[in-house]
Amino acid sequence: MSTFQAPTGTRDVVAPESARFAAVVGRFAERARLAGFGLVVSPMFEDVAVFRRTAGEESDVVKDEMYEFDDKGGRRLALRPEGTASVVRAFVQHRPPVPWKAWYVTPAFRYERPQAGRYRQHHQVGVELLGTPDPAADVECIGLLAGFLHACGIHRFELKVNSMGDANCMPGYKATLVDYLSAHEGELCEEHRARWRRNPLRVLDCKKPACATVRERAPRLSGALCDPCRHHFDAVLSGLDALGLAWRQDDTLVRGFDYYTRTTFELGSLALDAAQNALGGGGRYDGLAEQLGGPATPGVGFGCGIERVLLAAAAEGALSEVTGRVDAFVIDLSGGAGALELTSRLRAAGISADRAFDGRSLKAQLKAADRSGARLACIVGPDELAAGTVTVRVLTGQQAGQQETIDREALVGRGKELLAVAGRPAGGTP
RNA sequence: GUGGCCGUAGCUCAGUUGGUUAGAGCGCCAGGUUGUGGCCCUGGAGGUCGGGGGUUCAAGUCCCCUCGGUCACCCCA
Repeated sequence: MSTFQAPTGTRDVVAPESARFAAVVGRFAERARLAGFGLVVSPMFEDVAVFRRTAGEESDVVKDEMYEFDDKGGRRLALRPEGTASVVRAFVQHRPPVPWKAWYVTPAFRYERPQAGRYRQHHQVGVELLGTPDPAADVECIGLLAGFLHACGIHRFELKVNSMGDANCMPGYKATLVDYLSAHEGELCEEHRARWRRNPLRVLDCKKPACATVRERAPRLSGALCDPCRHHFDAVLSGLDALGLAWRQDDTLVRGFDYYTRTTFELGSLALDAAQNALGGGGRYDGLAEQLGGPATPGVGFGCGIERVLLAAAAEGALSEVTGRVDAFVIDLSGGAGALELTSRLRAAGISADRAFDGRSLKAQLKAADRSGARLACIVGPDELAAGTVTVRVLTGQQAGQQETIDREALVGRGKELLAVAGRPAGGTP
């Protein structure tokens, strides 16, 4: 047990897992770029009001999960618990032309008890699309999320969608729901008997048997949508159909933040046994920019948890080919000059290469080469140094153990040939 | 915030009703092979037994507290 450890609920992501972590981010970045989203990097902490105003005072995240602190200037700040609020704040501050399409990768902080797939610092990738109420924007976001998961080798997931209505129809539904709940107050679970007045929608989400029974007979959100919301939702659903994405409407999908209007969605893994199986989720937040002091601007987006994606990928046996191994390992018995030259030469040609340090024995260096997972060992001893050659030894696959001594100038060309035989092109897997 | 289980080497773990210098496997280092990895053999390094307090002639072992891990509730990514 070391003296210092990562704080409770946090962890170090190190190789080889970090190679998969990087691959997940890379694949998301690629999908986002292909869809015309630009990267936004915003601070990891904000005036605490940014989160209070948007997530809602009553949300669990704001109530008791935020990392809040005062800086030396007396400002009340909070580490971001999620990505959307900061990005929308950035939008309001800079007022870029709309539609504004931004993607991000960021840590997110919530003070919770850690458990499988849940950390106090986790990481999310996500997008926000601001400036259009078009249901096609909702579909684009959902499609991007699903496509990204497929790109990570994750196929066993379920897409849940719902519509929360808007400022026109939601208040009416809430009133109906409140009437209904007040008539059945005694049947609610202990927690919601005390809390339902402050956040009636939450009852729909409660998993306790008592609330479930009440919920069964509660007035349906889907039946209360106004015509524009109904049409918007229908357009989203038919867009998903057009993309070939299977979906399931879930009236209880209310989600944890207060800012959602109309569309909400969540993608849950079917391969994870753990209780934490939500991979990503989001929705539309047409009033959010205005709440942050900007012009009324519709928007839609999602966040997706990288740790959860890694868990789901592992459960489906995906991303196992991403190892971070190098292509070649240079072994030097000539005093160091050979390794210096050859690693540079290989790397410049796009062949990843590692080497040993400390002038160890040939046996030790070959062992290190073996452990590195490199397919090729490039050996430079006194003989090769004098002759201007290099001995290339194949370490893996059917040709393991074969070696040839070639001219040093031919190393890059021959190396690429040998690597291609293994079906592993130089440079490794992104 | 609530509850269950668990903390012994880098990792996975053993350690008897409390009893001498705390062990194994894997991993690591070196040698067996003065230029050849994986398999094998030999040797070596590596431990405040999570931390603190208590009981006892004696604590890895029993008690209390604490920290950490893990799983679940809650909530979410």
